[in-house]
Amino acid sequence: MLQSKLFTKTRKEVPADEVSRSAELLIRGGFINKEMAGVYDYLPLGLRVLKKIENIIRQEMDAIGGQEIIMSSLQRQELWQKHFNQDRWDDAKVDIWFKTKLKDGSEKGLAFTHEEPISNMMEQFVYSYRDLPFSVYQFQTKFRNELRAKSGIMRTREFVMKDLYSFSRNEKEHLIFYEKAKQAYINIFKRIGIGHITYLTFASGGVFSKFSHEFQTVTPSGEDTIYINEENNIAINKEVFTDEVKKDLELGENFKEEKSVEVGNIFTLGTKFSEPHLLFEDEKGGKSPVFMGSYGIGPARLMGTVVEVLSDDKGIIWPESIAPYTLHLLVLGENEKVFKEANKIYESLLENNIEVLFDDRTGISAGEKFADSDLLGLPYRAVVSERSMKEGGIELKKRTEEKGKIISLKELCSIKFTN
RNA sequence: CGGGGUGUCGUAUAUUGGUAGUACGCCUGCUUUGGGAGCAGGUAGGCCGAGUUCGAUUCUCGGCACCCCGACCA
Repeated sequence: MLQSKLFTKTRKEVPADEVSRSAELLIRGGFINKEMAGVYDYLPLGLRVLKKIENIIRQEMDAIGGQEIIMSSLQRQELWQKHFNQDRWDDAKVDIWFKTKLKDGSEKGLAFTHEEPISNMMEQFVYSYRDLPFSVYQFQTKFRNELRAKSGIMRTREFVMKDLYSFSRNEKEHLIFYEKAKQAYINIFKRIGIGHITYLTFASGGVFSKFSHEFQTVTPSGEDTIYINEENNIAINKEVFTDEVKKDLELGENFKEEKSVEVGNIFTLGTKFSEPHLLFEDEKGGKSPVFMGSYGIGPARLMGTVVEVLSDDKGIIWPESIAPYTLHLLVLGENEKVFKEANKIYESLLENNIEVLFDDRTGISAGEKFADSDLLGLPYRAVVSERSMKEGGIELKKRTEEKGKIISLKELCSIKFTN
């Protein structure tokens, strides 16, 4: 991508209405645009990051057998009322609904989750024990009328969520999948670059079950508090951090308190959303409700968390796995020969399938290009200038390094970047 | 939802009951090019409504928007 053609611009000033470090950097870098409180647009660079995160999640979900679908955002009122004995249509039970009306006056809900609709849909496909187990997932826009949106893209009113639902014959079979999903989540956070500070965390099961598992990433800006047990690499959410729970989990007494952000969660739903309608027939002809689980991750919140956790005072530091581009190629000065050389390098990088953002802008000082490069935070920076050419090539440095080294074009193209 | 705060060029801000200023951005020209360059010229602004007043961006009230703390967060 030629940076001169990129419609977004970087900004030197910090937006006055953003306190969150991640939102500040993402806005300054032109990754996102604030539409209103709790609602953001994803611009070319930000969308590329989001898609890379999605793809990592997709690969891991596919690997455990998840089948991808997309369900609608508009949802039928009836499903939420009495169909599964939950009546989550009630504003007293769910206070984050966005509701709207059709021209005929009937009320519809804007999806904040999909347990009811997907359970209903599966009545058309699940009849026999032979149909189970299986799991489906989607990347789908959720609407949640949060009383207070906050922290930039970390807590928004409209966001894409990866939600996976598992359907099993019984609890035993469910737990086999649940453990696979847990491992898949661990893989995701590792691949995205926050595995070392993300903890599997025991949390309240809410209305669904006694416990659930959250994945919590340690950061001072987080809104949750967790107690980490380093020996077992596990944590307990403050909301369930009692002597009884500590005893049950046999984790000893060694806990460290940290602030954290919830980047994923997995729930055992049991038969709450299958009874009384989503049933299957077993080997003996008896009918049983399907045993369910749900598993959520918000790609945008993950993106915000990565920025929050991995930036420095100059800007973002993207992990290679989710960086919008791998390499930032900068050409300095206005010298024609240098530009010609830089263009040649750019073409070679493209031919070698290296994802490169080429700062080919003219009339911009070297200092400004460096500052922009640090802000955008691509993992590698290659500089072409009269000086670098005099020294024999291209100066390559990692975003995290102070000084780079001079290498040749051939060497640059032969580097195996990790994505 | 309870409490608090803020609305001024695109962005960040200053000042004022009587002509609204600066920086960045953007446009033109010249110079410059390894850490957010220099000079000159130019561009663009008081959230909406009502009230008080000779006169309101400033004071009062209402609305709207945004932010913060708390509560909430399948």
